[in-house]
Amino acid sequence: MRELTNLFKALSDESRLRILNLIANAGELCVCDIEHTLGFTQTKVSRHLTYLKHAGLVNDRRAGLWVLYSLSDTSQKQHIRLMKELKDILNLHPILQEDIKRLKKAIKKGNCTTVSVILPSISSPADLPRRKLAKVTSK
Amino acid sequence: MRELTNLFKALSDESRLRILNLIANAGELCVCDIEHTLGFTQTKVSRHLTYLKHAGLVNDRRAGLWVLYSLSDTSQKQHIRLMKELKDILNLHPILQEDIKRLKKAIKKGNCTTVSVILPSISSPADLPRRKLAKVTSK
DNA sequence: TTCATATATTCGCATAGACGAATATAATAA
DNA sequence: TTATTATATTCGTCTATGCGAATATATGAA
Repeated sequence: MRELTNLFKALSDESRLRILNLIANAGELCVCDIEHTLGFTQTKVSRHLTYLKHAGLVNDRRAGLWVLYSLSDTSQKQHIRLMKELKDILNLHPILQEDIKRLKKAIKKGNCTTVSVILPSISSPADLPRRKLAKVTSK
Repeated sequence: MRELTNLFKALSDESRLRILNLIANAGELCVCDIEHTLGFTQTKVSRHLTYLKHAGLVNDRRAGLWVLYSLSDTSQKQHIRLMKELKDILNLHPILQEDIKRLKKAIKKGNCTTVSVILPSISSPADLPRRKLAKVTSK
């Protein structure tokens, strides 16, 4: 019962829904990309990610300096259909659609750390506006 | 967006889930039947029902002394599939199953005001342990 | 080592919400 | 009318949670 109410609690905050939406669409994202895409403070993003992690909705893994977040399998396993419906609902929201557009633009411009530096195969790591770093091996 | 987060907020409390579950199964219930079935105080039930009403999840209608609550159509209309999945999930929870068992027992014993008095077709209005009242016409 | 960057945590504050007890309101019986 | 029953609201208290600023931690570059 706690597990279920915690799931809903995790989903009952706009900031968390927007973060979840980005992660669901990107597959995997670092904190700073979320931060810049949504215009949130670092503290805020980190705090909500911790919350989502405790609720079992996301996983994290470290890759060099970054911590990458993705949707957790367990969350999908336990309430698969509910989460699927949720995803559909999220896709309908204008705010969340705008968030995705902004994320895609940033990726195109090479402004996304996750895809340009960490997963460079996805996009060309053109001119990085942030720190230039050597390639990071997973784990 | 607010609407969606409010929906999840409404679902993020165990007491409210248990109340919703009863209503979903009974079709229509008065406050006092919920109160006795769950062993909650009157204040608590009333407060949560008000919350659920504001979140658009339930409707109320007065019938004599009683106020009868039912699932709202609008809630089902807007996020139909989500609510359907939710209903399935609720049906799996032991606590919620127990709640329904208790409700059914109370109905059988004629201890439920709502169904015994207002919806006499469902159970026989044998010996009412509470107040004896004349029939109440809807509305 | 020292510095820079990414992320997490702590602190203090403010608001939301859950609760029971008491009280108020509404409807009906007598 | 007065009494009774069902429901709603108010009150004070306690806990949860959201926030930014500041600080701590972790990792890698130089």
